[in-house]
Amino acid sequence: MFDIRWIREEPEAFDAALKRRGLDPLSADVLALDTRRREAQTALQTMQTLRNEASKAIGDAKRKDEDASELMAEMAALKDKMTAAEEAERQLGAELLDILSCLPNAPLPEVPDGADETANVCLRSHLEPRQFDFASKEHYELGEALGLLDFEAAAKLSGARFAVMRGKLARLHRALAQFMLDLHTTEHGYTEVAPPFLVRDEALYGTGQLPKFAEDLFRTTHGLWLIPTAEVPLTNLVADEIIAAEALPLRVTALTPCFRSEAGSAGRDTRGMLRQHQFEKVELVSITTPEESADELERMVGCAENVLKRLGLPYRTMVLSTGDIGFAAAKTYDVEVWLPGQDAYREISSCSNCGDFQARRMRARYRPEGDKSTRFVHSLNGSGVAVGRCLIAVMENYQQADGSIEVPEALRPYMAGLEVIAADG
RNA sequence: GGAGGGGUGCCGGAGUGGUUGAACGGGACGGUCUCGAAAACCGUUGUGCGUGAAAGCGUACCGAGGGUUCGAAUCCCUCCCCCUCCGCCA
Repeated sequence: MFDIRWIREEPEAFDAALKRRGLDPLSADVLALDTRRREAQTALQTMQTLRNEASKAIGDAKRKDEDASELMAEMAALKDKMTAAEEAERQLGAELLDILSCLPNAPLPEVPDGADETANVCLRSHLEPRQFDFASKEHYELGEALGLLDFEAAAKLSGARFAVMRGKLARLHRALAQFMLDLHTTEHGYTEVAPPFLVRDEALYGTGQLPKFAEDLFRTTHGLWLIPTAEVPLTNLVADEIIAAEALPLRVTALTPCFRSEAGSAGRDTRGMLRQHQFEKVELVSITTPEESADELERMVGCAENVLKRLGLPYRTMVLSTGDIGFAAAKTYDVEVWLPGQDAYREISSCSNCGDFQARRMRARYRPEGDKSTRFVHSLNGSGVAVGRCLIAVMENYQQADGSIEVPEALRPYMAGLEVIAADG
């Protein structure tokens, strides 16, 4: 969320940030509303001062057994005006918050401008896509032929956009998740967290999914929401906290299921398990000082890339353009893995620096050393990486002519030494 | 689900409806003392918003939201959370 004081000081910069996001200028409207709100607040506070002083005087008078009825009557008369002033102040404040909480974060200066993903810029790539001397297949063809991937069973249970994995494939999926978690906790310095998968409105507001993107989420009959990513519980761990500077950076990771309604993606990626209502993901979250967040983003995307390096998967790393970055992000790197079956790179990780955008929404602050005041932290999140999509990548990149799948070296310790997944399951 | 008990500052813990942003204790920080340390003593120790160049001033906040009152941490209502016991349960 934008800082209203910053908008007051630099309305042109605010409008310029909106413009990069493809939005019309709003500073004039916002500042007019802000002025009215502050006037309402001042008016209210003036009355409160008056009331407090009068109440004190009444207390004094009563203690001395003097008559205070005149003053009391005066204050009683003030009451309606105060109620109205309170209501006006509250109303204007809510209006302003409604506007601000629906505006996306400002992109960092180095983020390339562009209308959509075609303006994303490739930073680097790793490994040449493997050349097959046979016709390579897509993951669902491989999985179904092996009898280990079952979309019909999933449809019976849950409908479209779900999958059932069996046998060695289910184990490979589990192995991938364990491997990633071990890598991040033992080599990358992240602390493992097992968070709740159901969260309150406030948590989703904090990370920016609410109020604007409710339709992308699943909500329970009890009013809790299924998390669309572990970014939500992990980042909100610092909500309403004031953290000591020495404790930063905070690095946490979690393996969780993620639930997404995929409301706006009808017809896209309908085959296979690339886009599901439920998938597992290992998430990375860092909480840093404003000075450190830029470096932390580089470090984080490095951690995500490292997963793919260890697995021997070809990928490329992209800087997203202003037209493609998410609501809360100031800058985002996508890591795209090569999928031979699709003959394309597909997103497998997305790492974002959210600056103080989320911190401001969730009041997450830290106290700089030797400083009495507080500052908002910076928050970053990234997939490290999406487990389901990574399984697809392993299947397609490690497929063999007979339809079997070689187990990448790094995963064999998690598979009891198994080297190949073949038709016998 | 049933029955009780609670939610106050960094922590513990007070608080007859009136100068309580909050006693007291602990912790932390600064200082005195000391060759140094401990002890002792003195002092400091919340967050947001508004206003101001700043110092400051004002205002709100004692789980959340309403209400009563000239005035609410204190009274009333609703909700949330935590704890104990019983039931159920992985």
